[in-house]
Parts: sequence; structure tokens; C-alpha cells
Amino acid sequence: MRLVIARCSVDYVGRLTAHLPLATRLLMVKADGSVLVHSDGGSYKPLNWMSPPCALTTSPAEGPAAEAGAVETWRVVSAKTDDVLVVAVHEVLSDTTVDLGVDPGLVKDGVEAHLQRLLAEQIEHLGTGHVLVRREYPTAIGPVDILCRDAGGLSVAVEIKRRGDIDGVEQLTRYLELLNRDPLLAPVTGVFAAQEIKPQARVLAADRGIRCVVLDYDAMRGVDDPTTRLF
Amino acid sequence: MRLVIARCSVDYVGRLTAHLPLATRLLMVKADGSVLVHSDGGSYKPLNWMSPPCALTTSPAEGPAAEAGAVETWRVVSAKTDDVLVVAVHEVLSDTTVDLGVDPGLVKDGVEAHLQRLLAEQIEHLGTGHVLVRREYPTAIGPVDILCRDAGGLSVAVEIKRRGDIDGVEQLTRYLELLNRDPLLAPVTGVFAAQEIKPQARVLAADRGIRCVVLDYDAMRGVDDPTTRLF
DNA sequence: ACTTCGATCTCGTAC
DNA sequence: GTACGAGGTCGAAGT
Repeated sequence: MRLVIARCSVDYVGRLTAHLPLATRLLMVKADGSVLVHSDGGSYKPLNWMSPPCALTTSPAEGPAAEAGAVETWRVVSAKTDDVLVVAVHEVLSDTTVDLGVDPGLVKDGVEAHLQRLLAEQIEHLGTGHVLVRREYPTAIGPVDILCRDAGGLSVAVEIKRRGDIDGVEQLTRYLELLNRDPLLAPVTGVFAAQEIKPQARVLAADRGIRCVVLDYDAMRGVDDPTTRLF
Repeated sequence: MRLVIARCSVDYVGRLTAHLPLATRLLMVKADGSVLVHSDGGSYKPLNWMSPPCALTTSPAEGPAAEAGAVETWRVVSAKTDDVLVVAVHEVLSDTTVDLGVDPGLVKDGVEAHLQRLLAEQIEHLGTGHVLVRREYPTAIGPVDILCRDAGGLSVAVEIKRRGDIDGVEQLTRYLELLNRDPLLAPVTGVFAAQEIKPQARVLAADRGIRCVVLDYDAMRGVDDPTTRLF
């Protein structure tokens, strides 16, 4: 990895065009050739960048760039598209290279899959008497997150999202349409379960006769595993 | 901005939990207190991070961390949530601080919003006699990009995409269904406008009686602003 | 290889 | 501020 602190201006041309006026920034060049332009704020997203696979070439500044005060021009060209990132380097304040090696990678826990497992174990959150049939119940257009039966023995298809948006309701609607063609299951009702449900999704769900259930992840995890966080 | 190259392990607990085993990485500490953990590959996204507003405190390693070989512990705590990022620093290979100042920021061009504004200004691209009613016309399930009336005074709902895919046609279909329930607007026809329309989207649109219009962004921008960019 | 979908999404923008 | 849609989305999992 190469880290350059430089006064520079940056131009990107690709799916959109973008320009960064002259300022002091961090230029990060990774082993795979990708380049990130970071400022001293914002968030984890760089101001501008080029994703791998790509190639970086540097040359002395020429023409208008040189006249504007640039001393070196970086051209980062995407290997697959015709995207290009051009950095006009005016002054290099620091330039260091370090070998980091390959990273062993990230281990995650607590995403939607986890929520699905918890709800399957605590299916009573959908109402007294509910019984799990199975998770990832297969259909021709993909698996339904959960299929269960209510206190009356009627089939209930459940779509789980971390954040309940309109797309999730559409998805569940398609499943319900399909499941209701199966005489062994029909009638199948729908439940849209999420940690948070957007008003628009609620409206659409109501219009389709789909019930909305808000899930409390922390409470569900608390029941599942009483060990609390120690940090 | 502070740049530290260090052998470290990282743990994040917040909306999910995540762990990074011991390896050499770049730790970027920004002026707003945010911390980014980058490896020498991947993409512009860090392996792990803490978004601002947050606070970083460092202390000598203690207990299990110290026994595992850590010399220093970084705790980055979010100011608004209870998210926390813990970095166990085992060895510092480099530690530099540089003052970048405030960045003047990015100038963008060519996104969907721009396309929408241009089409609203040049609504005649939909056909002679078309008149704009309004952009972002509100409905219960979200705003329609553009509502206008054709030469005959009939309502036309327009969905704009950079790339016209099947999803966009579905979206427009939902809007049309809803808008046509309004006796003051009905009958409402649909126009699917995009720089590029996929064949499948075209077929679906035809099936739904939706007209497709391909937009020439460069030409529309040329009318709006004749200055072109030269690279 | 391609598609689909989640994300500690981030980011803009309209209300 | 909040809510919602787009993204140069990125990335993983399944087909």
C-alpha cells in the first residue's frame, strides 16, 4: 500500500463526471491498483476513487495541467470499463509505501439471517398458537423466509427484513400469489416482519391484506442468549 | 488526519458484531474522530470503521488483550448510538499526523436527478403539446417522477431511470394503478423514460400499455447548457 | 459466469 | 429533523 499526502485536484469520468478542486488530500494506492482519494472528514467513503481491476500510470504534468501548477499527472484507468480517474498532483507532502500482506478477512454476526433464525425459534411473536412449518420454504420463484400455521391451522407466509420497505411487500405478494395456488396450503395469509417498517410499505401491505409485525431484535436475542454485551 | 500502520485485531459491536483477526492494517483517524480500518485490497469500503460523530480514547492494553500480545487498546465510541469499535494494537509500524484542512467538496454531474430536471424543462421530448404538471408528484406509495398532460389534456405519469430495467416498469405500474383510482386524474397513461431501456423492460412495458422513451442525455444537457467538458 | 439481494450501507433531497 | 430513493453502490450467496 502506498500512501501519498498531496495537494491535488481530481477528475473522474465514467458513469458520471465529478471534479474535486485543488486541496490537500490523502491518496491511497492499494496492492490491486485501486486508488482512493480521502479528505479529513465525511465518512468511510472516499471523495473519489477507482475500483479494481484498474491500472495507475504517472507522468510529468503537461499542457493546461502543468500551467495550472501541477507537477505530476496520475491516470487510473479501469480494466473493464472506460472509466478514468485523473489526479493532478501539485505538491507532494509525503509519500510512503508499506507491505501489509493479505488480510484474513472479516467475521460477521447479527444480520437478517440471524433475525430469521430468532423469529423461527420464537414464532409466538406472530401471535399465540402459531407453529413453525419450516424456514426457507421453497417455491418456484425462491424460498419464503418462514412458513408457519396460525392457531386455527391456516398457513402463514412470513417475509423478514431488517428494514421493511416497499420491495419486501412486493416480494411477499408474489410468494402469496404462488402459494395460494397450492390447494394443500391455501388459503395462505401474509405477515411482513421487520425491525422497522416504512409508512409506504405499511400502506401497500394493508392494501394487499398483509399483516405487519415489528420485531424487537434485542429482546429476541435476549431470550435466545441471556449473555449481555461486555465492552 | 492520523495514519497508523499497525499489527492489530479489531472488534465492532453495534448493529451487528464483527471481528478482524490479527494482521497488519492501516488505521485512519480523521479530524472528526471517525476511524477507518483498511487492508491492502478490497474496494473503497474499509474492513471496519466507526462513523462520526464519535470519540477515540487510547490506553495501555490490559487483561486478556495484553496477554494476547496487545500493547495498546483503542476504543472508538459512537456519540449517538452504543456502537463501539475496539482495536487491539500489537505493534505500531508507523504513526504520522498531517493537517489536511477542510475539503472544498465534490462536484457531480450526470445522475438521475439531473435527468429528471432536464426532462421537466424539456417535457416536449415526450411529444408535442405535453405540459408539465409537477415533478415528484406525491402518491400514497411514493412520488411519481413527473406528472404531465399530453396534447389532449390527458394525464401522463413518467418514470425516469438512468438504465431502464424491469423494476422501473413495475414501479410505474404501481403508480398507474393508484393514480387511475383518482377520478380527477383518470385515465392516466404511463411513459417509461431512460437513457437505455433493456429489451425485457420494453416487452413488459408494451404488455402494460406503457410507452417507452429513450433520452439522449448529452443532447438534453446541450440544450440546457452548451458548455461541454473536454478531456 | 450471471443474478439477486442485503448493507454498521452512504448520500442527496424534498417535505 | 425525518423519510425516501439512488448509488461509479459493494459484496456474498445461490443458479
